[in-house]
Parts: sequence; structure tokens; C-alpha cells
Amino acid sequence: MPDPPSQPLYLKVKRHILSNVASGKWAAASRVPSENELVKAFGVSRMTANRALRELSDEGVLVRIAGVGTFVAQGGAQAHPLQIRNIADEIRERGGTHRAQLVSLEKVRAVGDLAADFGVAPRSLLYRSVIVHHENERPIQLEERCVLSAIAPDYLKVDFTRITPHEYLMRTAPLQEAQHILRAIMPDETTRRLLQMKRHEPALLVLRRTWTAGAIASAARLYYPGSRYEMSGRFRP
Amino acid sequence: MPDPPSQPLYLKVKRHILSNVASGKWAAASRVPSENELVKAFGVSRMTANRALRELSDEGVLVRIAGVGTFVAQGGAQAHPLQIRNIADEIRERGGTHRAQLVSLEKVRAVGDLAADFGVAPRSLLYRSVIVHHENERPIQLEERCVLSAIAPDYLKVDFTRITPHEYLMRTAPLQEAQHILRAIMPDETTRRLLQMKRHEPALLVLRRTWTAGAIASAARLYYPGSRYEMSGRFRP
DNA sequence: AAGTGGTCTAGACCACTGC
DNA sequence: CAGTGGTCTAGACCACTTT
Repeated sequence: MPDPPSQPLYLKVKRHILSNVASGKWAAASRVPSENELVKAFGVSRMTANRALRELSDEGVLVRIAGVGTFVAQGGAQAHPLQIRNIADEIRERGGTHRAQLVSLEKVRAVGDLAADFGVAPRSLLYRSVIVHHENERPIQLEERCVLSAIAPDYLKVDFTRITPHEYLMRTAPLQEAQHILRAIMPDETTRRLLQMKRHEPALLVLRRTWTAGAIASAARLYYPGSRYEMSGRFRP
Repeated sequence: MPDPPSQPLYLKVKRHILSNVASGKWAAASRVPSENELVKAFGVSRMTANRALRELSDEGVLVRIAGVGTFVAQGGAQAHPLQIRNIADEIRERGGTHRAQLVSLEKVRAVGDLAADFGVAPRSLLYRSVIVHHENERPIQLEERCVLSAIAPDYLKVDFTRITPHEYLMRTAPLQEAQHILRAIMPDETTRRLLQMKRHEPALLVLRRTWTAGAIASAARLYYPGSRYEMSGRFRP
């Protein structure tokens, strides 16, 4: 079948299953199609169906039992101290007012560090937004975000003073997985000025990458002034 | 080749690569054997070699670049901010050696903020330990911890060069709930010296409080050098 | 042109579970 | 017994990078 391999077949199968699980159409503990059923339904080889199911199992979405079948995993009710929250909601909950200042919004090619940092192929088309979020007119977060153009084709037309990238992306590409990296750093001069920080004041840097069906959908660098921000979370192990 | 499949072949290949990476024989950024080289070396098919390399790539051990090769990933000091981990285990998992340097271990009275933090009456009896944890003889965490004397009566007699406070407390007072607060700060002079940090280098401060049966059992201030440490976590929302 | 990784196929054998 | 997942093979085509 010499189809135009626009995207890998195993990803198509993964996405099909993921969307059914995410929408709740396939409830937890319910059975998903077996490898042979997927072979017939998608016209792929068993190895390809196997890879889709195996990866979803590795990711915790499915549970496989040899000789029995494959089932939707129980959705763990876990509390995460580092939630993915919308900064505007966060500020409003504290009773503050949120304002977004758009610094730049453009189309870029992933080259060098960008491709490596964000884990995409070199020269991929990305959209990049830089926004300063203010709480009560004081800058509290500098958000530098890159998104895959394929995920959000209209990204450049969005009015990010009215809606945050987080809100927009949640609508168009519901995330499945996220990675956070936290560092304490000294901000560079540009970052320092945008956040109106004093000299020698450290910043908290959060690198956040979100994934949809195995592909990175969006990567963000979030800078917080050390003196004005803290992250906290409470949970039960 | 109908060998006794005592263990999957792709796991043998993975283990071979992992042991070479963990032992440092294959340094970061160095090249690992290509799929075809593994095919010859292990007598497996290319699909099997591919699976071994792909999974190690998914796990962050390797980085693969199509058309170029497969390389050992840069392994930084990493921890999950969401988990409460034992720093000694964390270091050992990275293949490093852990050493604890006891700075002080004493009995203190809860006064002022300390009493408020713990929610105990002023002048209550607390135990306080200050320890510098080293990874490969470089300081990586300064742990300043206070525990309720009622929770751990023998705290002052423990040899904290052999067991971490975390390990000890897990035995005597299994925690039920925890709170984390993360900040980027400039360390004071004492902290800076204990962690052998450069001037103007920021630190990551984690305030951790744990509860047992509704009462605070322990409160810790964990300082990490910003240049030598990062926390990361990956999860599904 | 040669080598790399990325994907895919159409078979195969195995151990296991449920009927 | 038929069905399941777990693994493996020997090919194949592709896009890419390096030489």
C-alpha cells in the first residue's frame, strides 16, 4: 500500500486509541481492540499495531495482559504539586488582576539549540511567542513559548492579550504528558529588564514541555522573579 | 537461531549499552554503536537493535539523530520535584557516590517563626540537624531539618553519616502528607561556603514540610546550587 | 555513494489464558 | 482449542547527513 506516509502509521493507531480513551468513549478497565483487530481495522501489520499498544502501555494509558487482552488503565487520581495551571487563573484566584504584555509573536525555524532544547527536527517550522504576565501591574512571569505549527496553525492570529497560550493550546491540543525542569538561574539582561528585577536577583526557571501522542506539542521557558514568586504544592504520597 | 530465550534479546542489547553508559566507559555525547553494528555484534535483526536504541532514547539515556548516529545523552543531576526521594538513593541511581557531612545536630527550643511553622507551643522541644550531602565529593544539597522530639526521640543518637534523616524518619514516622515550596534565592554567606558556590550564584530552595496524623512531623530547608542541580518531573495530568 | 536512523511488512515461534 | 500478547526475523523503502 504505497500511501503518502504523511505521518507514521503507529502514531495514527495511537491517536485513534488515545482520543477514544481521552473522550471517555472507552471507559477505564474496558477492553480495547486486540492487535489482530487493529491489523484488520487499519490495514497495518501486526508489528505496527503492537508498537502502538506497547507504547501506550509503557506510557501508562493501557494495561496489557498476555493471553487475555489490552485494557484502559485506571485513571490515577494523583495530586501534582506542580500542576499545569493557567497563570491568569492563578492570579485571579489570589484576587489579583492579570495583564498580558505581548513582546513578540513570530514564525521561526528550529535550528541549533532550539531544535535540541525543544526536541524537534532541525528546520522544523515553529511559532514562538514571548509574553510578560503581570499581576497587579507587576511583572511576575516571562513566558517564552514555542509550539509546533502543525499543532496550532492559527497561533500567529491569536490575541494573546485576551487569552493565554495555555488556554488556547488546551482547546486545540489537549496535552497528555508534561515534563518540568526547574532551575535557579541568574537571568540575562533582557529577561531582567522585562521582569523589572534588581541586579543580582535570581530567577526561577521552569522548562515545560508538553506532549500529545508522543510528539512534543509545545515547549515553554517560564521565568519568575525569585523575590516575588514561589511555587508550592501539597500532596499525599 | 533457536537459542534458549532466557531473556529478550532487545533487553540484552539495552543492558549492554546501559552498563557501558552507567560505568562511564561511554562518556556523554560519545557515539554508541549504530543499529547495523549491533546487528553484527549481537547477531540480532535490525528491528531488535532498533528497539533497544529507540527505548533507550525514549528513556532519555541516548539521543538519536537520523542520518548521523546515536549518542549518549547529557546526564545532568536530576530529581523529581513531585516526589519525596532519598537523596542518597537518587545519587546512587545516577551512578555517583554519596557522602554526608554532619554540620550540626542539636536540641533547640521552638521560638518565633519556628513555633508557628510547626504549629506547636513556643519553647517546645525540637531536634535540628544540618547536613551537607555530597555527590562524588561535590556538595549538592544542604539539608537543614527540624523534627518534633515526640516523633523521633532518638534523633540525636542517629549516625547521619550512615543513614539520611529521610531514611530514618521513614522508619519511625511514615509520612502522610507533604508540602513543597520552591524558591530561587541568593544564599547567605554560610550556605554559600558550605555548598562551595561561587559568588552571585543562585540557589534553589525547597521548603518541605511533612505531616503525620495531622501534626507536622518534620520541616526541612533544602538548598541546591543553581549551577549543579535541576529538578525534573514528568507526568500525565 | 555510503551510512544513518525511521518506519513498515508478512511471516514466525512461544507462553499464556479462557473456554 | 482458538485467541491473546511477547518477541524475533529478513527483508524493504524512505529521508536524511556526511564524505
